[in-house]
Amino acid sequence: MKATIRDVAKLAGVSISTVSRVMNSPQSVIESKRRKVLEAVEQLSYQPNSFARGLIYRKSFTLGLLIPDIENMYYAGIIRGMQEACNKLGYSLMICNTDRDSARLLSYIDTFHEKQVDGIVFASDRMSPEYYDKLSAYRIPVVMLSSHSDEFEIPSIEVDDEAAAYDAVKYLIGLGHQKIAMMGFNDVNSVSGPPRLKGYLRALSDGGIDASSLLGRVKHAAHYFEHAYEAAHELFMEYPDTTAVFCVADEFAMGTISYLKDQGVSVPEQVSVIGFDNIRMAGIYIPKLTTIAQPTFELGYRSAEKLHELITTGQTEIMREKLLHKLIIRESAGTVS
Amino acid sequence: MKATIRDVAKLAGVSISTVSRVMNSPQSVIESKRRKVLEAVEQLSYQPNSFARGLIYRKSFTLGLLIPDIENMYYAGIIRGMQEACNKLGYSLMICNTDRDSARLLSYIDTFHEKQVDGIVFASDRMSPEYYDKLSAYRIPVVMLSSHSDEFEIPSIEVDDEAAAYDAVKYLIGLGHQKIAMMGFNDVNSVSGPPRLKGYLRALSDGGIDASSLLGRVKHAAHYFEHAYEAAHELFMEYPDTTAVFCVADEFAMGTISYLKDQGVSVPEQVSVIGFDNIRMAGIYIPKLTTIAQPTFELGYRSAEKLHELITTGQTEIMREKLLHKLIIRESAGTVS
DNA sequence: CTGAAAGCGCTAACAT
DNA sequence: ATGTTAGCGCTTTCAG
Repeated sequence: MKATIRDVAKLAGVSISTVSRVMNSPQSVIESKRRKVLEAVEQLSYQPNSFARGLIYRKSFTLGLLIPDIENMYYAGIIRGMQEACNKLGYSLMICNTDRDSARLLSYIDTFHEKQVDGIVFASDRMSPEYYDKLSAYRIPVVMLSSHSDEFEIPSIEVDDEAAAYDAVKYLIGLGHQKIAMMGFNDVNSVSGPPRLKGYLRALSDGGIDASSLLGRVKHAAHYFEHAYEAAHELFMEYPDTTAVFCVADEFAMGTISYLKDQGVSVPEQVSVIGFDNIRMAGIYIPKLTTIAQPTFELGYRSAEKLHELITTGQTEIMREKLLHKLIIRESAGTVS
Repeated sequence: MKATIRDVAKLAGVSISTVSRVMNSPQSVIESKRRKVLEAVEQLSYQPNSFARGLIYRKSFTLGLLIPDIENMYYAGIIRGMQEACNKLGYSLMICNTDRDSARLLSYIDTFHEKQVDGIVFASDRMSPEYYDKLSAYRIPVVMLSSHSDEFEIPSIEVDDEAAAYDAVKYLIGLGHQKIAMMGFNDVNSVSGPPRLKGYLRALSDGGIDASSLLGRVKHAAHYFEHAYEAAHELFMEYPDTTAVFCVADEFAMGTISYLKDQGVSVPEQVSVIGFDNIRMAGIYIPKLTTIAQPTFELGYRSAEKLHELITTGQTEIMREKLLHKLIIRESAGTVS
C-alpha cells in the first residue's frame, strides 16, 4: 500500500500536522523533528496523495493541450516547448489529439474539466461558439496557440501569418518570379489561411505584379502530402507557366515537389517551391526546403507561461502575442530560369 | 464555482446519495427522481469531482506514456493508437517525452506516481535497474512497448525485430545484392539493436553470403538524419563497392539517400536503401522508401489494452507479445546494376 | 512550535 | 428506493 501521512507521522513519532508542515513549510518545524520526518518520508517513499491535495487546493497542477493532428510534425516542437515550460512551472501536461474532429474535441474538454486541469492551450483550431460555450461554462482558462479568435476575448500566441507569407512571396519575387502560385489550406475553419492569402496578395502588389490575374493559381489542399500532390497537379494542368509556388505548409511543399518530380520537372531549376513551418523534415527533404520557420518550441513554451499567468493572475499582459518568423533559405527555391 | 454534488441534490430536491446513485448506477433510482437529478446535472454542468473519486477509488483512470523522442515520427502512430484505446477503455492519457534523458525519465516516474496514474507504458527504452526499482517501489503496473526486458518480468509488446531485419535483408539479396551494409543504432541501450543485427547476419548466411566479411560495413548512427548522413559518408569512403544498405530506421535511410544524392549517386539505380518503421514520411520522401512497416497504431492500441488487463487482473495473458511487421516495397531499393 | 479537529467532494455501508 | 453518516488523505485553522 502507498504510504500515507499517518504512516509517516507514526514512524517519525509526531502528529500528521507536523508532517504536513515539513512538506509545505519546512522552516516552521524544529530541526530535530524535521529530520525525523524527512527520514521517515525517505524510508517510506512517501509522496503526498495528489487527490487529497487537489480536493483542498482545487488545483490539479496539470495543463491540457489540444492539438488537431499529432501526425503533423509541426506539433512535435510545440509539445517539447510546452512540456519544458510545464516542468519549470511545476505542471504536468495532458495532451489530446483531436484528429480535427469536433465531437472528439468537445469530449476532451469534458475530460479536462473532469480531471480539473488548471488551464488549456487550444492549438490551431478555430474557436467555435460551441467550444467557447463549453469552456466558459466550465470556467477553464484558455490560451490559443497558433491561432486566435476575433469573436471572443481569448489570449493567443502565434506568428504573424500575414507578414510571414509576405516575406515568403517577396523572396520569390526577388528571385525574379512573376507567375507565383499559392497553395493554401482547404479548410473553412483555418485561422491562418486568410492572413497568409492576404500576405501573398500584398507582396504581389508591392512587387508590381497584378495580383488579380494570379487568383486562379491559388489552390487549396487538406493538410496532407497527398492532397497537395493533387492540388499541384491541378495547378500545373491549368497554369503550366507557373514558375514558383508558395505553400502554406512544408508538407504541401513536399507534395508539390513530389508531383513536379514525377512530371520530370526539376526543383528549383525549373520551378521554385517555398514552404512554411520549417518542420524538422524540411531540412531533410530532397531538395532541402526553403521555408518560413516558425519558432515552434518557443511558441509551445510561451503558451504554457502565458496560460500560467492567466491562471494565477486572472489575466495576461499581452492579449495577442506574436512571435517572430524567419525565412530559411535552403535549396527548393532559386532564380527564375 | 464548480457545482458539487450538494448543489445538484438541492436543486433536484433529493439527497446527495441519490445523486451519487444516478451517476453510478442509474437504474437503482426511481424514474421520476432520476429525471430530476439528470436535469439538475445538465443545468449545472455538473461533473463529479475526480479528486474526490480518486480518493475513494484509489484510481485516477489515467495512463502514463513514456517516450524517448517526440520529434521522431515513429511515436505519432503509437500515440494515436494508445489514445484511441484509452478513449475506449475510459482512461485519460498523460504523455511524457524524456528526450532520452534518464534523470528526466526518473522524474516523470515520480510525477506519474504523484498523479497516481494507474499504469505506465514504457516505450522503446531499455529498462534499467534504476527505473525498475523505482517503478517497483511505487508498485506501478508497466508494460513495455517496442521494447522488452530480459532481466525483469515485464509484459511487453513489439514487433519481431530479428525476423523483420531478416526479411529486409533477404529482400535485398533477392534483388541480387551481395555487398549489403547495415546502419544500426549507435546506442548501447538500444533493445531493438541486437536482434536486428542478428536478423541481418542470418539473412546474409542464409543467402550464401559470408557475413563475417561484411562486418566492417555495419555502421551506427544516433537516431537522427544528420548522424546517418555522416555514417553513410564513413561507410562509402571505406566501402565504395557497397550496393545496398539496410537501415534500422526510416530517418537513417533518408540520411543515407541524402548523402548519396549529394555525392551524385542515384538511389535506387546505383545503390539501394531500405528503411525501417514506415513512418508517414517514408511514403513522401524522394524516392519513396522501401521499408519494413511496423503497425504503430496497433502497437499503441494493444499496449493500452494490455496495460488495462494488467491493471485489472494483475497479470497479462501473453507475457511477450509480438505484432506483425510487413515489407513495403516502394522506390528506394532496386535490382543490382 | 505542535497537536486536535474540521472539512474539501464523493462513495459506500448502514439504516429506514 | 432513499437518506444519514463515516471516512478516503490531506491542509489549515484554532488552541495551547
